[in-house]
Amino acid sequence: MFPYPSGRIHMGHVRNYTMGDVIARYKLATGHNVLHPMGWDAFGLPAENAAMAIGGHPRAWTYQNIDDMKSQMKPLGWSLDWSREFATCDPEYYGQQQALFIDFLEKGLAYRKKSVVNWDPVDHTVLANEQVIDGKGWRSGADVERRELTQWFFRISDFSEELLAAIDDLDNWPAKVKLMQRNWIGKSRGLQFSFDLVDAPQGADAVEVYTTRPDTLMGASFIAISPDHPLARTLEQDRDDIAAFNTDCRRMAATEEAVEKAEKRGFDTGLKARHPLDPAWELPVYIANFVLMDYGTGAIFGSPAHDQRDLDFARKYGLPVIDTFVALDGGKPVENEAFVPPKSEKVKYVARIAGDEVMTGEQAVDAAIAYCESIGVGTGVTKYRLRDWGISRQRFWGCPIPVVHCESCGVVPEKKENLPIELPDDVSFDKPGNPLERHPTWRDCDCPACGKPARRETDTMDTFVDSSWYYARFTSPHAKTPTDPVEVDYWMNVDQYIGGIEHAILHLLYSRFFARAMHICGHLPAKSVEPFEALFTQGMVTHEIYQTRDEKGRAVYHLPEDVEDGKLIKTGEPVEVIPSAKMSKSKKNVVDPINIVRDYGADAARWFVLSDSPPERDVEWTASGADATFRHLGRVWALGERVAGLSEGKGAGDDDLNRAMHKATFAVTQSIETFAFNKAIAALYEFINVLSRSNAGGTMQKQAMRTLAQLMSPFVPHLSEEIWETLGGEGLVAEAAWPAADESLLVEDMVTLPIQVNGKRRSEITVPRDLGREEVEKRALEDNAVQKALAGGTPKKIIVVPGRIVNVVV
RNA sequence: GCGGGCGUGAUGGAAUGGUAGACAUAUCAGACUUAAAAUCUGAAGGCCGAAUGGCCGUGUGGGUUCGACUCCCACCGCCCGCACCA
Repeated sequence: MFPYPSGRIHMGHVRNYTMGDVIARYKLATGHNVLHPMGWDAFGLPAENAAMAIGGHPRAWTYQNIDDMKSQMKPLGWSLDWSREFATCDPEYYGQQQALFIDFLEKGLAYRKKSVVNWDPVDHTVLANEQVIDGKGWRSGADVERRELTQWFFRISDFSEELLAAIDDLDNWPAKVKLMQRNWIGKSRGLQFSFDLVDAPQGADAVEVYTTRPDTLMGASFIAISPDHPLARTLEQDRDDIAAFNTDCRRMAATEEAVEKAEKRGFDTGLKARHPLDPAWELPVYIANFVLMDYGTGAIFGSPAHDQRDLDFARKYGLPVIDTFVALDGGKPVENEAFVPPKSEKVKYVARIAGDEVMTGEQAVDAAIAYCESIGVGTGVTKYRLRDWGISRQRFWGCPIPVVHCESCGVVPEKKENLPIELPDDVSFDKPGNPLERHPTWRDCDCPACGKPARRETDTMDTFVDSSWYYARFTSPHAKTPTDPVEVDYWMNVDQYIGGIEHAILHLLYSRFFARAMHICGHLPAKSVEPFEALFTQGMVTHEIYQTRDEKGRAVYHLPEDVEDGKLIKTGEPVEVIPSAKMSKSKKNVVDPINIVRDYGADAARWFVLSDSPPERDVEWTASGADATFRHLGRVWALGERVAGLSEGKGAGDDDLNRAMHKATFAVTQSIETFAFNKAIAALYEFINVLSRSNAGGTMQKQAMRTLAQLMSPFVPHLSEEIWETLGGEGLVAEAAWPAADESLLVEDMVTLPIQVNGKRRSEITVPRDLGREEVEKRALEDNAVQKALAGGTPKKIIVVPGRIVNVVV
């Protein structure tokens, strides 16, 4: 995944791109044509924040950062093809993105609808979720409100089933990412039906609900609607108390997390709803802050006995709790813990609407849907949790949405020949909000349809759009269309994609959607609707956080390099140590790779970030490791010099060294193939140890040393070239064909088998690898320690796992 | 709150259900050195023991198995995501 140009590369980048470089170099050595590009995910909030804080244009800040980061990257020796470099804020790139948007619009993949944003009532600006802290605007400190705006959306939800089904074929993606995406798409089967309202206000005679548990319908005890539900909006017009409650609910950040964590509150509207299966049964209708308008129908029925949230709500407002099913052993009536067994588990229904008395939740749901449909109460529907992708941002530093608002023609897409619609240079960031909106002339344009004066759309695109197709653009970064058909067909798909687990859902799902949309518009071949053949999610680089407090008690963070022995080096003030967290600029728990490269060299930095920790796991950065790596590489260099000086000839240890060489070749190859770089490095250490102590002849040692240089070269290319040259290798080691392991040399003739008695290791025997089972059993039983452990008893059973272990069961 | 993941010596970690701790770091001892660093050799999970050796040990508690770090259940802790951070 390409980086955001923050201005400094960090250890996460070093880890990510060194992994990619190992793969790129290895693939090159095994005869592949490798495309290993680099670019910049260059739009986004930080550039605007910088413009606000230090003045200047976000563009200047961004390109300066790109220059800086590039110069920090180059010494690391990544085999990147810089000729394909681009930034998403290059008009050449975002102009093509605008062309894509227009294509999407034409194919009905983009549309406008009303949607909610975080609104800062003091700064009069839209806030990103990140800018909302504890429900308040980060600059103004004002309580954030929710506000409805008409915004642009991509129809990703039309692809829910396809995106879900295709996950099954992503064989080289981590299982956890696939599971997360499945859950995110959230396919469910349920019943959608209406509750008729008693004495309802005009135009609202029923409330439509969707439930995945229609089998609990006889346990319903209340209806809850979202504060944004049309009924709630109707009611608030005449009822001040309801208006106050709704307003209060809307004064909450719009994130699902905030909603779910907030105290569950409800307001009894006084309205009653008729139970669809029993007209005499009336249920209260509440407005509840935890019901989201975006999900289902924006209304639910509460079934407290079988949902913890509903139960808490029922207890709080004194509503009945009705068991609809109990555990097979009879169970107890629900008290303060809802009975929510897995849907696959059989339970006993005490208040059922259809099906048998004992059945699984799944069977009961199916039976309930079938029954309700048969009597005309609602229909069974499949729903997806996945919502359409809102891409409008009320911000400057993003790709302008290429449409025009015309009084006569409405919303009109810009003509492609007018692209790119470029961001203006003369903007100011002295006021909050989007400078495009208050720009004197930028908005003014002619309608592409009728030619009359019109206004440009001032919203820009979500930066996730930028990163949803850059991989395809790398195949022809300067094409006059989004992609070049020949190039994109030759290079796509991405054979190995590497990035952080934090992108498991949004970025990767959006990219999967985008590839499909691009295919529909003719910009990607059919084979590329899944653009990433293999995915690897690396762990983060973490570090302890050091903080002190200022006079107001606010946290002040300190760089690791300014702290020694738990004290600030400058003042001696003790620091509070907060456990390791992802390195981030704001917490200052960062180690600058540049310093590591300066002090120890690029090879040491590369080797160190890949050694020890498995790449998918977080790695905690410690200062001590880098120094040791540096010394180790020095020893390898010295070993190369020594071996180079040996005279040719045979020696006693030739066979052993040859065997070790082939074992190392096999292990390193396997480990690179499976992304186990830490194990590859361990295998290299082992081979280095064997070689440095070998009594093989000069010829064999030199061959071993050259092979070592080859095996190390993806990790430490600079040192490896040096050794390769010293040992008389031909050409560049980077261009030499990858060594092959002779598998016949990998197995030993004799094996040591541990002998267990009742699963406890008591002894071991060394036997020929292919010794027969009976003979192995015999020798195991003859063993002194085994005899002692048996203490005269007779074995009931002897388990022999050939080449592995013997277990004697008494 | 919901979804996903992780948890092994002092430390990072290794281990197709088959000898737990490979490999490395830090540590300790020895060699070299006037000395230090570097380098080389070696030790090292805990407890008991002079020793052969024994017992315990992979977050906690259960379960499956001849055999569990590995599979299952529950719990604890930490991390990631939650749709406008990238």
